Order: sequence, then C-alpha cells, then structure tokens
Amino acid sequence: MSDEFTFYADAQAIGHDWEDRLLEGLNPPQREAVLHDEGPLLILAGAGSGKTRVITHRIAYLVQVRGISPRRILAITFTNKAAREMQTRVEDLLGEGQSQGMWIGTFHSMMARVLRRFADQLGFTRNFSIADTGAQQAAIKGVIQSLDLDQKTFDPRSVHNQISSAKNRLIGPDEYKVQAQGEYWKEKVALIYKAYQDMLRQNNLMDFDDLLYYAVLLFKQNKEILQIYQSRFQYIMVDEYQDTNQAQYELVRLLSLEQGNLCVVGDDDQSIYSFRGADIQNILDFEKDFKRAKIIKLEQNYRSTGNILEAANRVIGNNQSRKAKKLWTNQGEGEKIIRLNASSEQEEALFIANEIKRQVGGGKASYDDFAILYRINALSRNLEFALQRNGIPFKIYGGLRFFDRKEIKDTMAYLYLITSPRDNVSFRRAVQTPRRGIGEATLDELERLATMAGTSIMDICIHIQDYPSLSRTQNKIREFVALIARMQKTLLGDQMSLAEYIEYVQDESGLMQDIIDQQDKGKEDAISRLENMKELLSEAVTFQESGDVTEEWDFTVDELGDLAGERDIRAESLAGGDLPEALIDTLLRFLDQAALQSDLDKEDEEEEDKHVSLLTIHSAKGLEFNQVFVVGMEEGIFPGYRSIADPSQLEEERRLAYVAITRARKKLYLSTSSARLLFGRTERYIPSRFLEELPDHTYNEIGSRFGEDDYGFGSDSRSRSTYDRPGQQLKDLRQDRQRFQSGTGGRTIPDHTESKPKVKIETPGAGALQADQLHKGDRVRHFKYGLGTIKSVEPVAGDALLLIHFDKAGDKRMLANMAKLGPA
DNA sequence: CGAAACAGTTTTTTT
DNA sequence: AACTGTTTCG
Repeated sequence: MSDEFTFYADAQAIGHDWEDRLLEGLNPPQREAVLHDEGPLLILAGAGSGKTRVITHRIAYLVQVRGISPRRILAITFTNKAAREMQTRVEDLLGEGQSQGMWIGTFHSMMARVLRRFADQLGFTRNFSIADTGAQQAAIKGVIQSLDLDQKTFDPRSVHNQISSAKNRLIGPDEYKVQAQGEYWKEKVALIYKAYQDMLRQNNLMDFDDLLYYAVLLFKQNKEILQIYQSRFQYIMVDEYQDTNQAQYELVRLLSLEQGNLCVVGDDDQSIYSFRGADIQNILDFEKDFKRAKIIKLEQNYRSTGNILEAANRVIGNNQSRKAKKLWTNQGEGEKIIRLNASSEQEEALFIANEIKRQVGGGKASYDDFAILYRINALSRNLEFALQRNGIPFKIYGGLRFFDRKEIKDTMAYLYLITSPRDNVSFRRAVQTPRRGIGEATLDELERLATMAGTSIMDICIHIQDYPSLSRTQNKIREFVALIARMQKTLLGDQMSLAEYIEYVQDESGLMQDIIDQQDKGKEDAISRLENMKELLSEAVTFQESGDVTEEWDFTVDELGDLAGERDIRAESLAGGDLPEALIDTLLRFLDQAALQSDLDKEDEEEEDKHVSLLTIHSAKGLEFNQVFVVGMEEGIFPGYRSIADPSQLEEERRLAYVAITRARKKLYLSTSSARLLFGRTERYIPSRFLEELPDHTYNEIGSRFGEDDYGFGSDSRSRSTYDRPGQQLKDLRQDRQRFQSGTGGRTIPDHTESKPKVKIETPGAGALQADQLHKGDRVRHFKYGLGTIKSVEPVAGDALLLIHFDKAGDKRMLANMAKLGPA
C-alpha cells in the first residue's frame, strides 16, 4: 500500500518515539489490536481491512516497545509467500536484521523443521523425505494392491482423501478402525490406513498431513519437548485462522498453553479450504476455546470502492453461519460493476481482451492492473487464446507446479533416493528413468523380497547376489546401486555448490542425455524440458544464495537442556564461526522447500515485465488488483455443480464469491457465457445465483440475459460502439484457435512466462569449449566420439543443444556445456 | 523389457 | 480434451 509508513531502525529511537511511530495512521480498532498485550486475542479482519499491517505493527510493537526478544515470537501464515511478506514488512519496521530469531513460516514448514530435529522419537530418521501428492497416490495404490482389494471400490483418490481427512482431524489408524465398525468400506479403509502409515514409516517418508499429525503426536507424547517450545514462544500469532484444520488448531492450542498470548487473525467469510480439512468452527468457536479472549473487529476497508463493498456485503449476507460484520469505506461509490452476459466463451474472452487493450492503449491503465479470476482452471484456456491473439502479456498462476513437472520429479527422485535410500517410492521412479532394463517384473520381485525381509528395496539390491530369482537383471541392479553410491559419495565429499551437485546428478543419472535423445525421436517438448532442468539449477542457486532463514529457528543448547544431542553440541561449537553448512543439509532443506512451496510462493522476480494475471479464486486470496474480471459466473461452475445440493458447501462457494469480489480495488467485471465447452462437451448454464444477489444499483449490464432474444452482447448497440465490434474479431479468433490446435500441437507457453533468471553454472572442466564459443560448421573433438562437425546449435537456457555429426560415430545430440568439447 | 497404440475415464479448489 | 491404464507388438 502506498500510504504504508516505513521506518528504519534508529539506534536512538526508544520508548515513546517508537510507540508513536508504530501507532501512527492506525484506526482505533487497529490500534487496540496492536496494543493488546497478554491473553488470547481474536482479530476479525474483513477483506482489505489492513490486517497484515496490524500484525506486523503488533510484532514490531512487541519487540520495540515491550522489549520482547524476537526469539520469543512465533508467527504462522498460510502460505510461504505470506510468510516472506510478513518477514519483509517486519524487517522494514524494525530495521534490517532486527527480526533475527523470529519464527515466521507456515505450519507445514515449521513442523517439518520440528520433526527433522526429533524424528527419531517417532520411528523416523532425521533425513526423512516428504512425500508429494504423486508419491502419496502411488503409495496408497501399492497398499491397496498388496491388500488384494478391488481397485474400483477403493479408488486411491477417495481413499487418500479419507485418510487425509482423518489425519487432519487427528484420528490415527487405530481410532479410525474403531469408528469404522459396521461400515464395510471404512473398515477396509482402516486396514489401508494402517498399512499405509506403516509403509511410509518403513520408507522413511512423511506425507503432507503427517507433518502436522506427527507434530501433535510428538508434543503429546513428549511433554519435555513440548515444554521447550511452549516456553520459547511467549507470543504466538496465527494469520488466516479461518483456514486452520483441527490438527493445526491443536498445535496452536498446545504451543500457547503455557504463555497464553495467542493472537489469531482471520475472517470467517474468507474460509474457503474446507475441502482440505479447514474447519470454520475454529474461528467461530475461538471465544469458547480460549477463555477471556478479546475480540476486535476490523471493518473499515481501505481497498475497494463503495459499490464493490456493497456488492460483497450483500452477497455474503446470504450466508447463515458467520459472524456479523459489515465492511465500510469512506472512499465513495466509485465505478459501477460491469455484469457481462456473453453468448459464448470466445465472446467473453474477447471482451476482456478488448477492454484491457482499450484501457492500456488509452494510457488509463497498465497490464498489471488486471487480474482474471476463475473458479476452475479449465476456464483459463479461452482467455489464453484471446490474450495471446491480442498481444497482451499475461501470466497464468497455478496449474502444474514447477516441481510437479515430470523431468523435475525425476531429478528429485534421485535426490530423495540419495539422501534417503529407504525410500522405495523414489527408488521405483529413479530406477525406471531413464530406462535401464529394470522393469515392472523385476521391481515387483524386489518389492516382494523387501517386504518379506522387512527391509527396503535398496537393501535387497545391495545384497543382490543372495537372491537367485533376480540373477538375470543382477548386473543392471548392481550398476544402479553403484550409481547411487557414487552420487552419495560425491554429496558427502562436500566439494560442490547445491546447483553444481544437482547438475552433476542430472548428468550422471543419464536424465539429461535421456531428454536429449528424446528430441532425436521428434519430441517437440524436449527443449522446454531441458529448460526446466536448467531452471531447477537456477532455483538451487537462488535457494543457496538466499541463505538459511530457518537456522535462526534453532535452539541453543541451553534451551534444549537434556534433549540436546551430539549434533546440537556440534552446532553450538560451530555457532561463532562462519563454517558453511554441509551440502547434504542444504540439499535436505532444498527438498523440503520443493515439497512445501507452490509456484505462487516463488519470489516475485524483480523487474518482471508487466502482465495480466490469470489465476483461480483460491490462489487469489490475499491478493488485490485494481481491476478484476471474474469469468464463468454460472450455476454449475460457480457455484460448482457438486456444491449446489449441500447448503454448507454452497455457503463455502458464496464465501469464494466474496473473496473474488473483494479482490478488486477500483473496478469489477463479472461475466457469464450462455454456452461453454467443458470436459469435451458443450454445456449451457444459467447465470450464477451470486449475480442475482448483487444490489441493482451497484452494476451495469452488458448483453442480454439467458432466454432473452439475441442473447449475448454482440448485438447490443451500446457495446458495438464502445467495444470495437467484437463480432468481427471473433471470427479471426476462431480461425486462430483452429490453426493453433492443428498446428504444432501441445500448448505453447507464451515467452514471458519463461522469463526466469537464467543462471549460468560454471562447469568444472577448464579449457573445454562453452556454448557461446560454438557455431554451426565448427570442427570439434569429443573425448569419446572423436572428430565431428557441428550441424546445428539451438540455444537453451544458458546452454546450447548441439547436433554434431561425428566422422566415425555419426549424428549425436548433446549439450554444449557438458560435452567437454575441444578444438579439432 | 519397453514403446506404441488403444481404450476408458474423468474433471474443483492446494498447503 | 487430457490423462491413465491396458494391451499389443517388436
């Protein structure tokens, strides 16, 4: 916010000076929240009411005025991005480095940190891996198979949901079994649940929910450990409290039990994650759960215009289970909301593109003023076409996470396996990519032997000579074990940076060569996959450069008392010096981050080109834009057809609508289309009930409604003059789309989405020719293939993909910086 | 064993 | 339309 005051630490500044500065510009309830000292506090903060400002000022106030050490403060956020933002803003207030020792992070990342330290208490080792969704699915599927249950009745997805929700409610396998009595399906799920947990432990894996579940278990089992954390955290702050699940609630309760200074901030109207176990009751019952809790409501909105707020208030007012709240502003009504009834999704998309073009062209707005929000990702497609066609730069957030891409997961599988050889899930993946003659049959046999011996697949492989049933693939297996051992040795050798090591793994494992070979076979996406591999290295560089924030979370040996192990004493003795962290520790933290961080969390690259943002409403929570388009405002889509029958789910959809509306600062567009191509079928939906809930005087309507003649706005005289004859352009768009689809295939990603920092990694191999020194037609020498001529050079993310014709070996593809080519 | 062709299913949101 | 799993073929 532009009116945000920023202060820098001043050695002279003390007491009242700080007090004035930190309270300046706050309204009375905000001020009250900052000043509140001991005891539980609930801040009900409506959208755009300056909630982050209140938390950060409150933290700064605690440190500067009340003299609380940053080490005694715990602040929990919902996303990593929010955590980073909070950290930055607190530092801005306190001065650089002054927040050292403060815990600011998400539940998951913090508990991962806690569990890394005490994993042995739960039957894990400290280098346990975090199973991503794919690994979880695979694990569950394996368990279902091994229990000989029907794949149809026990769909891995729904079983996983069931187990996940049990963990979020802190119901362990045994208790679940008791509760399942009498229900066949649940009884079987109880078996799966138990076997799944055993299997994860056996593999030294924790899934997402385990991070919370086991943390609670740890604290309950071991009061001494809990005590350490309880006494450290004198003040606890929880953001987005409406999104907490029962496990998170319990963690907060346990941690705040001793000191009682728990401050939670949230908005029951913005609770939109119930599908993930979030329990809105947590925020609604706060007063009951924490006696003598103080409640402060922040209702003044600094973000949106009067019309937008009135619409938001009216819509959310239709919900029953909520705390009464009414946002207000002194900003004035502002522009009216635009309600657009389009006759097709192309028309809808084109309207948006034209509107953006018109405003940016007229110098009235800039691309980054705009966001396009949708309920489901599937709706982004048409918008992409229209924006691309009109030359409007845009960025799609969400969708496939960077770390979920195939080639990245392959690399990660190796890294997981290297750091945690018991991990059979990663073993399976790594051993099969690239193909090395070890197939499903061999793996099943290995798995069988491992289960029988109660050990890991890797363990069987190490002693492969003892198993005659695998004599045929013995050599292949030996080679693989040697490969992993070699990479492990290099890791412990500690001679490389993180990025260098990952590049080494990509190379040594054969993954890089595999992708290059794929290109030979005409796989068009090989280039982008190579770029992703390079991008991973950039990520690693960024990660290592940004340093370890979490090391400040560590305890001193004094704080740990009897719980300090050898490792802690070592850490303590090193504390004074600047000894670099061992590579393996850096790698473990990197893997954690990769598992727990979404793309949205990634650092906003500085100086990124201005662009329109496309994202789901869920991922837009916490963000704001000058102008917001919400597309697909139709019954069946928003609210989704699954929610319509269930009143409580419908209320959640309405909260989602509330979130969407309140993202807009100045102007809001809500659009419908009478027909939509969804899931391969053309569907017709009627306008969303949420549109009907808007107060009439807050919006203008373009196009006629469903059922009326000439549905859509193309025939509307008003739109024709204002919006540049969309009907005309529509034709072009359709043609373009056809060309697009029949052309090179696949979805092309616009250039600007790839504008990540390209980091060039120095390859040890001095004297070798690098990418920029090689040209088409050059004669070069390769250590293995001998002399050859470069036939083509294709630049790829700081490197180049070469096609070389070797005199003896024929055509080969390779990456320039890795090929170690010499002059002829 | 592994690639490729085929068939069938499946659509929410994601730390 | 895109993804998954299955079957088939070399």
